[in-house]
Amino acid sequence: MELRQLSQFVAVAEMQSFSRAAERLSMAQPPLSVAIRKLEDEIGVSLFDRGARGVRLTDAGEAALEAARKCLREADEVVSLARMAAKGEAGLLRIGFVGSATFDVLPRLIEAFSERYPKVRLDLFEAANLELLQSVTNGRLHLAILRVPTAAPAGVSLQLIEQDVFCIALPARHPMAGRESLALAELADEAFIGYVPGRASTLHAAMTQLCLQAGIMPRITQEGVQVQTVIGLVASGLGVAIVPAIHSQYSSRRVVFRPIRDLPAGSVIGISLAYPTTRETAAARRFREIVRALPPDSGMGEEVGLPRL
Amino acid sequence: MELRQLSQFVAVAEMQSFSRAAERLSMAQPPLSVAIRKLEDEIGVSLFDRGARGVRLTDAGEAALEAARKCLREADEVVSLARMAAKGEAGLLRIGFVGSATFDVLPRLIEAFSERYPKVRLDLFEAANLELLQSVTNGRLHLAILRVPTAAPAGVSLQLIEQDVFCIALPARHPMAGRESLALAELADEAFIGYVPGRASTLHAAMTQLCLQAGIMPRITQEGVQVQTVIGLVASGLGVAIVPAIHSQYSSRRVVFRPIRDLPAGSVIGISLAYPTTRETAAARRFREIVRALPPDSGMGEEVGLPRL
DNA sequence: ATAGATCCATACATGGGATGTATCGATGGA
DNA sequence: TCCATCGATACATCCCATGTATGGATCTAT
Repeated sequence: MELRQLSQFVAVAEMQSFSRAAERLSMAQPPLSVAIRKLEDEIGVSLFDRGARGVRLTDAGEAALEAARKCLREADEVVSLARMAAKGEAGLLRIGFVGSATFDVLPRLIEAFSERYPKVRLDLFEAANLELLQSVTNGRLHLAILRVPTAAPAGVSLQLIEQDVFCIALPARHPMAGRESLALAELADEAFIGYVPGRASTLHAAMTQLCLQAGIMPRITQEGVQVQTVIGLVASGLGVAIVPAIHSQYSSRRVVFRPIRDLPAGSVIGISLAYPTTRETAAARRFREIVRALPPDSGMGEEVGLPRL
Repeated sequence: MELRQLSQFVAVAEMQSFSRAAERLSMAQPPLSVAIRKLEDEIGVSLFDRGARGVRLTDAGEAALEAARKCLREADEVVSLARMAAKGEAGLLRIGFVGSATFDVLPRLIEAFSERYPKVRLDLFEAANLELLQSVTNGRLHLAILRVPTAAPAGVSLQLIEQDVFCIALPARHPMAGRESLALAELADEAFIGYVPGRASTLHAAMTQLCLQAGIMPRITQEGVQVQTVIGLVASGLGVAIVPAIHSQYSSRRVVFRPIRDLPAGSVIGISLAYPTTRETAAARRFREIVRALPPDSGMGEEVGLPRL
C-alpha cells in the first residue's frame, strides 16, 4: 500500500465518483479504477459499492476513511517537521542552566522562545557551570545558560544574556541599613554570607576578587549555593552578603540592598549563553536570536551605573 | 513521497546503517541509498549525516522520525480498520430505541457490546416505534430497539430481546394493595393511568386488548408516555395502572406491583430488535449475536409464569 | 420502449522508476 | 601501509503506474 493509493481512495470517497476523482487527481479514470481495485485486493475487503450513478463507501471504506486522511496528514507533517527542523523551527533543544537562571532569566527566555517556535521541544537540565561547559563541548547540550565570568573551553562561545553588578545585602535592622551606599571597607568587621566554592564557583571567585581589591578579608560564617538562599540567610540576620543587584527586586522587607561605592570597573558579573562555536544546531541559533532581541531585565544594575562588558 | 520511502527512512534511522537497513528491508544497499537520496531531495533537507562508520540522523531527520513512524502506524490502522469493519468489529452502528429501553435494556446491551467490540462507535437516537421502523426500512438506522408486538414492514425482521407480561401497579395505600394477585375485573371501577395512544401506541394497544378480554372498559384519568411516568402517577395516588412487570424491580415504597390473575395467553409484551432482513451490516449482525447470547433480565416476568413468544 | 448518456471495468501499450549487479571512493583500524 | 567497511555511482532490467481505446451496465428522456 502506498500513499498515492490512499490519496486516490480519499479522492474517490470525497467525490463519490471515479471519473470526477480522476479529474481532481489529474489522471485518467481507468488507472484510478485499477489502483483502487489493487488496494481493495491488498486489504482483502471492498471499499466501495459501485453503482451506475457513482460509487458509495462500504462500511469498511467508511471506517478506513478517517484513518487514511490522518495518515496523509501525518505524511505532510513529516515533510513539514523536517523542513522546519532544518530552519531551527522544530525539533529538540537540550538546554542546561545554572540555578541562578531559574530565578528570572530562564522563564523569560523559555516563554519568549516557545511562543515564537512552539514546535521546538525544550529539554532542560540543571547543573553547575563546569559541568555545563563540558556538556556543551561534547554535544550532550545544545546550549547552556551559565554564570560569567567563566573560562570557556575551546570550541565554546559565550553570548551575554544579562549583565549585572554586585551590591550589598543587609538585614533591615542592620545599623548601616539606612545608608544610601556603602564601601566594602566599611564592612570589614561584619559576618559575611558567602558562596560554596565548588558549587557556586563563579560567584565565589568574583566575590573573593572584589573583596581583595577592596582590601578586606571577609569573615564568612555561612555559605549558600543559590543566591536566594544567601539572601534568606541575610534576612535571618546572620550576616551581610554580596549579591547580584538583579536580585534586589524580588526580596522581602527583612532585607535591604545598597550599591557598592567605588566598585572596581572589572567586577562585572552576568548570565551568558554558552554554545558550540561550530556544530551549532539551527534551533540553537534561533534561540540565540531570541535572546539577542529580548530587552534586558531592568534591575538595580542600571541604577548603579552598569558598565558595558 | 511514498510509504515505502518512509519505511526505508525509519529502517535506516533505526539501523544507523544503509547496509543493515537494506538487509532488514530485503533489498540491496544501492537502491536504498538512491531512495533515501530522492526522499531528501523531495523534502529539500538532508535527513542523515553520512559517515564512514555508518549514518546518523540530522536534526531534521530526528524531528521527522516520530512523524514517519506515526504515519506508518496510521497506514496499518487503515488496513486494520477496514478489515475489522468488514467483520463488523469496527465502524459505526446507528441504533434507534424507544424510551422504555433506556430504563434497562439499552444500558445492558451497550455495555456488553462495547466491551466486546470497542472499535465500533455507537450512535443512538430516541424515537417512537413507528418512526424507528421507517428508519430501519430506509437505512437511516442499522438497528432499532422497540416495543413488541408491533407490525414490522416488509424487509424488516424482529429479534426478541426480552419478553414480559403486564402486571398491576397500585398505590401502596390502596385497599387492594395487600392482595397477592388481582383479576382485572376487580378493578373495573378504578381510575386508570393509561398510555398516550400516539406516542406509546404498542402499550396502549396491548393494554386496551387486555382490558377488552377481561371484559372491562377502564376509566382512564391520566395518560403517560414513559412507563416510569405512569408509575410515578400511580405513586402519587392518582389511580392504578397496567405496566410491564420488569418495571417492578425499580420502584418506590409508594407503589406495589401485583400479578394479574387469569392473564390471557396472547397478552405478552416485550422489547425486540428490528433489523433489515437483507442489507444488514456486519456490525449489526455482531450486535444481534451479543443480544442473543445475553442472559435475559430477571424481572417479575418469570415469577408470574412467563409464556414463550 | 428505445436511444443516448453516464459511469465503471477491461485490454493493451508505454514509459518511468524501483531494484539488482558491478564497481568506485572514502574512512578508520590493524 | 594495507585491508575492511560503508556509502555512492553507473548501468541494465523489470515491474507497475498510467494513458488510450473500448466494452458493458444502468439510468433517463423522449
